[in-house]
Amino acid sequence: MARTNISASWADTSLGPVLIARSHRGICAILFSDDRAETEADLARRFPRANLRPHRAAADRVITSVVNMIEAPDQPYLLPLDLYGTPFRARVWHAIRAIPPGETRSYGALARALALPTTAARAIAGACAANPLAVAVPCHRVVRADGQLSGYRWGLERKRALLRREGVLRSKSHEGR
DNA sequence: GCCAGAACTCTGG
DNA sequence: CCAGAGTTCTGGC
Repeated sequence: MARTNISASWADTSLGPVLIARSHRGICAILFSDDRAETEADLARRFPRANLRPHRAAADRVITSVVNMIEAPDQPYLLPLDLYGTPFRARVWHAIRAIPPGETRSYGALARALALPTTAARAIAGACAANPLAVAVPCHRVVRADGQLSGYRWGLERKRALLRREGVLRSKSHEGR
């Protein structure tokens, strides 16, 4: 099978640096980063069979568009996404993309929406954790049934910031307790 | 290779 | 409070 070419570039956002990768079909990864080398290793792990190459284009309109989406997540995002995963994950990601900005769902509610037993909640959490497209697949809108934020692959602080930006959290609210 | 346990959970007993 | 349910991955033997 042919090796897919994937080009990656870095961009800066108010939530820190993001690594944006794309194939010929669309954006295939949007990864927040606290450590660039580690994030690049993460990208390589996610696409072990691809040719990864750097892509430098500061004024690229795709990059600009992704950054805009992160800064204003209530705007519709229309660029093509190359979202690929196991059938189960693809179903979960699709359901998550249907959550409108400013709303949240619990893991159990997603299970019901997918006609799965509520015991699948944990499997859904696993699918969220594997999401390659930060913000474009808004897994930050998935919270625990009691309303608390549980985990976020890219740090709870970012999850909180994204939700606050969408007006879901009161600016004053504390995380726990 | 196979099996056990963990991972962004939830509900019933 | 504890256990068990659905999926994927990782690490040990």
